[in-house]
Amino acid sequence: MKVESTKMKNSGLYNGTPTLQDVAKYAQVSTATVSRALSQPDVVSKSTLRRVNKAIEETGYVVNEAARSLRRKKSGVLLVMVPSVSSPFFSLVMRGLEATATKAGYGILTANTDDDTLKEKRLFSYVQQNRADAVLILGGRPPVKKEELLENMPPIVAVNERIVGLDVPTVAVDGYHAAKEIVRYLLGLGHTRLGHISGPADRTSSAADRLQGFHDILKESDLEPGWTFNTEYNMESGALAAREWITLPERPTAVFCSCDEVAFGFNSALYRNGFRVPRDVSVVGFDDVPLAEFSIPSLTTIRQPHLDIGIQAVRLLLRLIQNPNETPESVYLKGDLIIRESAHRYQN
Amino acid sequence: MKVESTKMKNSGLYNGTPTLQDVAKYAQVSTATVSRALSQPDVVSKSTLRRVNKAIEETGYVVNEAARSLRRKKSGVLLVMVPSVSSPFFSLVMRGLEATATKAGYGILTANTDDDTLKEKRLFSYVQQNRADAVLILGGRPPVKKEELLENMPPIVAVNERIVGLDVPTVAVDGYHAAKEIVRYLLGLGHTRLGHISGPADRTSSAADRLQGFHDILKESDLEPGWTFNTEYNMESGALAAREWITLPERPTAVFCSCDEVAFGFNSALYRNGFRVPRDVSVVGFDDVPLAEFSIPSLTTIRQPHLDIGIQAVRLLLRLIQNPNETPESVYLKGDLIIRESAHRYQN
DNA sequence: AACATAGATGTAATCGTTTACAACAAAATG
DNA sequence: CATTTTGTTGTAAACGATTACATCTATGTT
Repeated sequence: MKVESTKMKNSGLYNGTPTLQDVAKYAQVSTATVSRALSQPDVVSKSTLRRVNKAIEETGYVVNEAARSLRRKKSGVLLVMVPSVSSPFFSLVMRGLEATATKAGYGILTANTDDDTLKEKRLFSYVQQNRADAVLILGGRPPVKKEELLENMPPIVAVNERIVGLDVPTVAVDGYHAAKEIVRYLLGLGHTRLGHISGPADRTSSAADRLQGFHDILKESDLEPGWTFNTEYNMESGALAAREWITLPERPTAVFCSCDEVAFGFNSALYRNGFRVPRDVSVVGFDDVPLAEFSIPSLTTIRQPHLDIGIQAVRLLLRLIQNPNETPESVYLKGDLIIRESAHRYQN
Repeated sequence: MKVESTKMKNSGLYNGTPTLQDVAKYAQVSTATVSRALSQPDVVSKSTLRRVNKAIEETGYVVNEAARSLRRKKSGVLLVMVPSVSSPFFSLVMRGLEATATKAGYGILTANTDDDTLKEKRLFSYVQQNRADAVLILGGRPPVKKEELLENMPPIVAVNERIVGLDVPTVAVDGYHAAKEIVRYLLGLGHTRLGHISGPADRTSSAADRLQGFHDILKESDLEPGWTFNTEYNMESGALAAREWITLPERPTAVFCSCDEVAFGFNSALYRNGFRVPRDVSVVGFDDVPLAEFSIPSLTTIRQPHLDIGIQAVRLLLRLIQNPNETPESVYLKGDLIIRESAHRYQN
């Protein structure tokens, strides 16, 4: 075998990388048979299959995906559009996406949109260009205007966020009920004046859901929101909110932050101003990024099953690719309350 | 124009998505001319170019990258191999990579290796499959054995880490001097008993460099290392180290952590055991991830120019693609000391 | 005026697969 | 035993771009 392999390399039977033709010649069959041996081995006879496989091994053949894509009109690639890959939570979800996609033989083409319409458009054209078969959208923004999509919409699955004005299946955590749960926990600790630093509720469904959950659970307890601060999902915003919290005449004794990063920013700015969490105020987050466990204080939060989100999203998308007419149901997963140090019983 | 566009869509001149042929027919030129109008507009006459461009607009043509890839034997895609996309620092670098690549018309195929040789191998075959033209390796591990590479090595650039046993250009921060700088800073604060929680120095050049820098700067001051703890780049490891630090008979008064995450883990575990940073021990990190500014206490660290790393790496790789025989120099960037709260002057 | 040169375009082969269809043998059916 | 069915393989035409080469015109040169 080693001898033959060497012979192949020097015999000049083929020049560059071996093609399917070379394999066919070597195995003394037609290219059609080799192709079938690769894609539908069950229709090829045992003995031929053996010969072909041996030929593949000997020649060191690997399929040329460009040629295959052209012929099949399928690229075997999923486009992931994400506002920013460096977002701690998004990058966590992407692991699940990537793992599941790879297992299914798909590649992941990653692209930051930076919430920039122009980029979104350009990236979305990857599908028309036959670079990608389908799209996962993580940020919640439609890639192009609805009208432009209707013509020839590729399979799309929204991840983490529903896409406003676009009817595609979504895979996300049920933020409404999770928000209720964590605020109920704060109420259980005796807090009655609660604040909420919300995410961009006007743009993202996740922020809107959490905000709604916050309001509804308070209403159920006949309480008024003590304070709400509308902002972005990042640490700077949390710090900004802290500066406002400090100035409040009647400070909420517990604050529900729209995501862990906001909580980190909030806590950090408070710390810098002499306040201590949870001594002076209880704080909870949302997401359970790895750092929540290791922050000071460690953060009570809602754990999003990030891996599962990724897995389910890709599954859904693959099903959509196989059957474009089907309209699969959205999947809403449950977030779990993780109790740590940042929220304490309210002592008057 | 709107009328014509509608006419096209209903006239049945072509069936599915328009191809180059359709454009050619519409513009009354040959496919060769359309192709040239697209790729080398300067060799096409002004008037023809206008006609072709109009035809492209009217038909709504977009190039089929699969066909182009097959013919050109170039995919226009860069493969990024990263141990884990959810690593805070790696994901930061990836933004730079992605931005630069996209600007140059390249797509980014992302793949987690999980430091798993099998996956690395499978992913690396993307190049043979014509799915990617070149590779960026972020983790420092060679994708396959050296011997297997020699045959037909694609352009490769190592990012953040040199690849042991593989001679490819590297883009990274000069960790040796940065480590020296930050430890020198600690010395300047009056510390004389210093510890270092090092990364996987046996596997990664970054950890080895920082470790070496630590040792050398101490030697220059005629000091002995007070403590070293060899571990991984993550928070759990930092926490583990903290548990050992606590038990030390003569605790170092300052600890240089191999990366910010380790510092977070270290600080967090100390906090849980009643120790305060920097009151009881000064701690510094490396990387300057966004959270370093917002952690409690905020972290004194070395800022890695993550965006720049990404940009330079892609530039290098593109040059390597254009001229495979060239062997470009590695690029080492400077890390900057960022002074924050976590390290204090040593008071005896 | 004859000829070389540069510029613009077309012709047709090619990249490496996949797959509809045909062809044939062997097995199953009547 | 004739006929249908099943299983296995080959032939050749796509898929949609790029590009070497040929062709033709217009311009410049001597």
